Amino acid sequence: MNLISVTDIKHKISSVGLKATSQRIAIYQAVMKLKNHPTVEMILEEISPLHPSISVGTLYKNLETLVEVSLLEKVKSEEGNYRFEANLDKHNHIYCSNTKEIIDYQDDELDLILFEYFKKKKLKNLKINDIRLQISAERLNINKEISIQ
Amino acid sequence: MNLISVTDIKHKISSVGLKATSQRIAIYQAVMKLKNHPTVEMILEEISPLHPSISVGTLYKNLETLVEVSLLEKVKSEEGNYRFEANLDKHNHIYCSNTKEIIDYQDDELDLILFEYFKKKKLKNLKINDIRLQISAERLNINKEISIQ
DNA sequence: TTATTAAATAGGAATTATTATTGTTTAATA
DNA sequence: TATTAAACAATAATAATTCCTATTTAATAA
Repeated sequence: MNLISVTDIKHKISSVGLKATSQRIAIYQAVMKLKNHPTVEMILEEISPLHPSISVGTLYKNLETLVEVSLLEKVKSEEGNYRFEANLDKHNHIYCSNTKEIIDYQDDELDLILFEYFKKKKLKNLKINDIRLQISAERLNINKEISIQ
Repeated sequence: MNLISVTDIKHKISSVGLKATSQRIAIYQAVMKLKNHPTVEMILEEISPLHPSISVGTLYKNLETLVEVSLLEKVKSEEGNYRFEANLDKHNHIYCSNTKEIIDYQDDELDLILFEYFKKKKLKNLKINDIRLQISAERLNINKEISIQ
């Protein structure tokens, strides 16, 4: 996900009817900037140098609010805590079992295959909103980039 | 997932080098029986009538142990707590946003499509172990069965 | 069947993660 | 500039999980 400017963030926040406070901007920036779908603790660490008085309660509340208005999303994980992301583009997640990372994987061709596959399916009592992959994997070398081409 | 007998459960547990204690059997049975990928609290409620003295700490420890020896699996969720399942067959999860259910969806044809798709991909620095769908959906009627045909 | 022993367990303290509460502060608007 | 509903701080309360230590027990050998 590409980082966006403070002005754009302000606009995103205002346009959903929220006040574009400095904390909300900082939270959104932190989630964008942190690479590994951060936990609350990670976000707090990232923010507290510039906002040392930020309250944990307010951080939780702001994260919840930003998720409710669909500016952020919660990421599914088996860890037993919350994780967040700012990338709202459709993408899949690679869960690295050895490094505990959650890595984005975007693949338009695959998205199309899945879309066409489920278009032919008869759904009973169910409305599908989104289909993504959960890819379980191991990172082979901690220092090298991962790719799927 | 089909329920299996106490004898079979004992055998599963013993064969991975663990003692097949009555608690471990009860835990495994509870996870099999409970339909919605239960939390620790749900498992505790299911077990405590027959094992009223079971300690929460031991329950957590046993669940962790059973996951480590791959008799149970943790289920990915955005809820911020652990969820478990006993179904080790390859399957996908439907996450119902309105009812908060996590429903199994098995589709061999789709598994094959995905397998073939990723066989052609060049992986760099990554070993894929498993690929599943994360289907976000809404249950349309709370009283009717869900199906994808 | 008995003795042994490492593993399992209870019980609850400790820690971590999250939510609730209440008074204070502030961004946006008129 | 004044107003006000929303945002915030601070922390208590609650919920979820892990840690610790003494006790119990399943499995095994004899």
